[in-house]
Amino acid sequence: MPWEKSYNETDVLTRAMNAFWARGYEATSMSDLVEATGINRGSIYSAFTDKHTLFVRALKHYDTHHRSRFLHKIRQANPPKEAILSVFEAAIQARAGGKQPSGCLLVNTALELSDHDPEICEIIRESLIEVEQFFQTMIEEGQIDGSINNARDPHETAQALLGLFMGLRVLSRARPEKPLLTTISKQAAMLLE
Amino acid sequence: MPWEKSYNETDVLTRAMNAFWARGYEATSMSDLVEATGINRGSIYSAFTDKHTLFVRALKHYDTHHRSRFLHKIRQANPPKEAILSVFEAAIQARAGGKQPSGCLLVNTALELSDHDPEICEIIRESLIEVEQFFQTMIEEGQIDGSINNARDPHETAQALLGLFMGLRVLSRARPEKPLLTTISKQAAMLLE
DNA sequence: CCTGGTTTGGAACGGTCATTCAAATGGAGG
DNA sequence: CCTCCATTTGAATGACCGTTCCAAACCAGG
Repeated sequence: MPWEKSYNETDVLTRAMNAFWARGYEATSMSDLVEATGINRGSIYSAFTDKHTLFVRALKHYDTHHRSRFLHKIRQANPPKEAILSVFEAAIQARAGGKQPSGCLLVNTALELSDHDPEICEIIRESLIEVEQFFQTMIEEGQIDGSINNARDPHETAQALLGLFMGLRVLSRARPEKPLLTTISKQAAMLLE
Repeated sequence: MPWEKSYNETDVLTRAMNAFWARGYEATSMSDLVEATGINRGSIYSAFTDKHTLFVRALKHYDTHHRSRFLHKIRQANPPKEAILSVFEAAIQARAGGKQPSGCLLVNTALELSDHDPEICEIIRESLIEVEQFFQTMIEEGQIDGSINNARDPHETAQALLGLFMGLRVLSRARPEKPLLTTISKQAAMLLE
């Protein structure tokens, strides 16, 4: 009967995601994707329909395997206040790593495509709402355990952290100077005291 | 002798800038630019060399005619603390205006191109440094006239405002909900109290 | 009213884009 | 060993990309 596929779909998606992450949607050609994934043109089309569909899959893959899983791990490994600070710290460190492209695929895509593509806009919207909720939950828990100032409004402070975090993501591409990024992280901490 | 050009170069630059602003560098084709500027293909090339050069000119045009002039006007029309708040307020209101594309060309470009284009990265870098310095100067003046808390460190607070402002620019494309944007603006005000 | 040098408009270029397709491939069931 | 059929392969396709080029249009100076 049939015949097993020669490639692992998750691997292919991860590689495609990295290509889009590094160069953006428009600047990544199908030839780039063929090279990045290591599988053939036709195989990409038969598995993912077209470039746009592949991008949506890659974006969702990023959302679940990077953003969502990352927040989950941070939350399990840290008390609430440290969890928030770790998120900022990780965004700063990510730069030096070199293994993955810099910045955040969701933020890059928000600016490149969300104005003209409702489907992508919605994916990003929901993802950012989850980030906001992560911050809010951490703040509420931190207020219970006493590590975060009870005078702060959890909802508004969470939105401020979201704003600062998006800013950090922009500046880590445009002005990747450690002192600047560190100061922003410090100001995030100040919002909790 | 020669012969006067039929178009105004500044007008053409403004129209090209708006096209790039709305769609991004890669997604804007020369045909789009011919349509947007109203002048002919050949005229664009003889005046601006090529697409990349035109983009650099358009980006610098944005930097001087929008960002720089805007900050200057705000500064002349407001006392220091209100000047800072007006910058945030304007970024929120820009959304509703409809006359110009949403967001900020510099921020969009920072994420789309600055990783792979040193020349553009440098333009953005310097521009953002001027924004930071604007914030810092306003803070220092506000501390002298007593409207801003003297306990704040001007340099660090200016960087925090820059971060929040970049975040506002991202979120105004991805989550253009008034309450969210307003909250971020309010948190900027809190950093001054 | 020519003449000379610019601007203009648009056709044309080679290259690359996303996408398609038909033929080659190779493991499983008979 | 042969048949079956999904997968693989990469050449082919037409559209569009950025760029070039040149004849026609044009106005100032002689």
